[in-house]
Amino acid sequence: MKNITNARGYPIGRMSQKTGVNIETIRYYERIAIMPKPDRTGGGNRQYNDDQLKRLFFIRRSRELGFSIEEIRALLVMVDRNDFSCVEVHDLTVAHLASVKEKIASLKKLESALTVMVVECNRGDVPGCPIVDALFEMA
Amino acid sequence: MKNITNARGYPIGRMSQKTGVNIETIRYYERIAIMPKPDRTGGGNRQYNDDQLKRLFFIRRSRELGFSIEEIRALLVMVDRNDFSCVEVHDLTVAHLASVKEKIASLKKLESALTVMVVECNRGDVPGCPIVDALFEMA
DNA sequence: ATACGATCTGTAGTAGCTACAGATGCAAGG
DNA sequence: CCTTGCATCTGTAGCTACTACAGATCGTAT
Repeated sequence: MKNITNARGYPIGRMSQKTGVNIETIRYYERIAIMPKPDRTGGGNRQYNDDQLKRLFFIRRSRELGFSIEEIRALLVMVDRNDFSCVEVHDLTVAHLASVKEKIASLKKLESALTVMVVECNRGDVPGCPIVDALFEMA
Repeated sequence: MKNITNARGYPIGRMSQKTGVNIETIRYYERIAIMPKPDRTGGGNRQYNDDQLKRLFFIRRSRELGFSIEEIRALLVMVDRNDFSCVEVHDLTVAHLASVKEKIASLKKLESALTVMVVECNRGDVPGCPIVDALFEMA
């Protein structure tokens, strides 16, 4: 006697709804092997189980946090070994955090440079365009 | 009597040195038509002039400021019309600035989420890994 | 039985380069 | 004049992380 409800697992569209990950992206994740090849129905449609659903949530959450696919792959390898060490995970996350901080820092530089340019230009009473002038600077 | 110094223009490697733009990238810019097709030597090597050098500086500076290629293309169209209006340039820059601000905001969210995770994990005296737990959250 | 939506595979496109391979060009030294 | 060796040439493929088809098949409700 099978549990009718989920005996056949989730089709890909259901996975997509539940996790918010695009169907094409789920298949992409399978192709690059961060999602396993799921079971198939007789006709060839994918049938996912709860472990796979959990894994897909993990991937989505990690992507939301800005981890690259390769970082996620590394995280999943750790998680897949049941004895993964928290230290490895911690280090990877710290490294990622550092790169996020770097990105913020460089965007802030852009922000101030652009702000200066916009303000200069806004004055309007100058001949030529200060923004264009700034862009032509060969510094 | 020609001016020997620059009579033949700059070869691509010289352009690269002067601007800091990779040779392959310069050729790429030509392919996507934000740089014009330069003159060629008898043998077929590119020979750039000072206008083109100036243009390449403009592109590099714009890229440094985070403008996309399409934005730069638009900027160049404006600049190429000698009567470009400062308003258009201003608007494009303001829009770009807004998108930079958005990126900063979303990176800051990542930063705080990641910081929380790292701090939690650093405590070390918890069973399992708080980071992994956080990543498995299906929120 | 049929209709209709879900899913299938495979390929190509996106941004903005970068990295070759394999063939030439060019300039200086002998 | 010839060689050596770096610079440059074209054309194509790769990178990240998806997304968007086309054209075919599956699955299920009526």
